[in-house]
Amino acid sequence: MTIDQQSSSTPSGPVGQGIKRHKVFVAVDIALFTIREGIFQVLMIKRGIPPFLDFWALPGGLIRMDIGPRGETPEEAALRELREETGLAAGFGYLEQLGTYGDPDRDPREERTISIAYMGMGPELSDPTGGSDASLACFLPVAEVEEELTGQLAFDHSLILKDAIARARAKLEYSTLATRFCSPAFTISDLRAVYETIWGTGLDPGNFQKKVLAADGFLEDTGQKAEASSTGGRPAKLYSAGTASAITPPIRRN
Amino acid sequence: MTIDQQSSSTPSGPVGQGIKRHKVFVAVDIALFTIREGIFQVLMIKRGIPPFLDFWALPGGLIRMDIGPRGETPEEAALRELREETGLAAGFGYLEQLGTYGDPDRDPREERTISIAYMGMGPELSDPTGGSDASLACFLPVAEVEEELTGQLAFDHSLILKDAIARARAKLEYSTLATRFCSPAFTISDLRAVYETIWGTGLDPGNFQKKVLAADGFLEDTGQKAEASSTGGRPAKLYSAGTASAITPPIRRN
DNA sequence: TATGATATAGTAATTATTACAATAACAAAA
DNA sequence: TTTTGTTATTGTAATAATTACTATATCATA
Repeated sequence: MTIDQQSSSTPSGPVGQGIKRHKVFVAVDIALFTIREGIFQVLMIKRGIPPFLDFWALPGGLIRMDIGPRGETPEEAALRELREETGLAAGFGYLEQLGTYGDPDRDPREERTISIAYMGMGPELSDPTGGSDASLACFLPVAEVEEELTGQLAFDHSLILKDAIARARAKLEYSTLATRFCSPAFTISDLRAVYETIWGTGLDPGNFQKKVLAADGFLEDTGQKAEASSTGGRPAKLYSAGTASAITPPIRRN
Repeated sequence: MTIDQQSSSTPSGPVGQGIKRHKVFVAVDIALFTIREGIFQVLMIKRGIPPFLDFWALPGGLIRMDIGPRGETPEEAALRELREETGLAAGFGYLEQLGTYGDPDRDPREERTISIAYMGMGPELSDPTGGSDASLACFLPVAEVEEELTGQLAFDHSLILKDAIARARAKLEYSTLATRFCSPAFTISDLRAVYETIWGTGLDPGNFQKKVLAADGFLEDTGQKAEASSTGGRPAKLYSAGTASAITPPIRRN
């Protein structure tokens, strides 16, 4: 039997065959990516409470059951935790479920906790502020976290972040998500810079231009032009994100 | 804010800011696919207990906390439930996490339950047997479940199954998982039949042959030949699954 | 007006894909 | 034994996609 990654719900109830089944805590964690100063960055917090006090961690927290008649959804919890721990408002970009991490030993505390992880993307956002269980919240370069903090993050967040980075890089190939890193109006060079920054590779400007323009529904011409940069050069046309979510053929990594 | 699908874990503990956080039940559900009699089929059970008594459902159940020092992992729970409810032994093929379904209203009972869903694939397996909470377990044609049982499944299993089918079809394109539906030694025609059955399309035999042989690590030549069929025709060479998990370039759907 | 810079369009060589034809290797019927 | 039917496998030419460049456009600034 090959198992890839880690687990859906046909509960038979708390009692089945006379076996007592226990509940567990359910948390959400979010790997929120952005590009700041031309660098691929991820939102991290410094934990203000034990366990892992003063460790870097992904923002997140437990799902609340006292909101609404039956508690909040995991997505609602993810957005709420982002707001509480980092001061980021909703409407920042994009969020998708990455997977659930359920190793019994992922949390050192007595009570078992599983975590539903999310991967998010947004344009350059306002500076986050610490709060609630986080003493500090800020964007850190992904490369820095990968290199200097490998295995140094709280819980299994090194694993979650590794998966989130892989997902983000892979999704750029066949989805239009790269536009989520851009402002409402952007140039094709801006978009190319997103790919180059996140993939860490160079792309041919001419070929990139033709590919994204050929992908139906990827870009919408605004009819406007970017103001010419002080460094010279022909001003680029401004585009906005189209309605398509997938692009065929994909933009391939080398 | 765009949210795609539904949430990972930095719990701040049961008590944070004076807010009481509750636990929930965590279940696993498995969509296990196979090909039987040339038809794409999925393992289903008929529920033997309420809620949704006598409804068709995906096999699954609650994660147990009384196995091992800290309870079982979600993957272990998925394999155990398959065994308990359908009599299928481990080692049948492949299992990967699909996603977690956490809508507060997905289970009508008082206590809230989230479900970690798995997608599995296996070769033609021994007939499943009902057991534990399932009065009946059997493989049903995917097309039949999609057409006749849409929205008729227990819990949110119609949604989970829809996602699982989409995942299985998509994975054939860029992974070597199609070999999981085959016996240890198989012909290229056998493999092509897997693609044609699951995608519901016809593929050119010659071009398919060249593509899979060009994909490094997809197929391993056994040096043997299949016995000639009674219908005549040149006997095909027998291959076994290679070590690669991804194939480039992908086998594309039309 | 000349120069440098970036955007955008074009083009030829290469590579991949497709549609289809040709050949190979067998069983079974004639 | 030869012919016919069937499936496997290889080959091939037309088409399409990709790549690596080259050329031109349009701006700022010297």
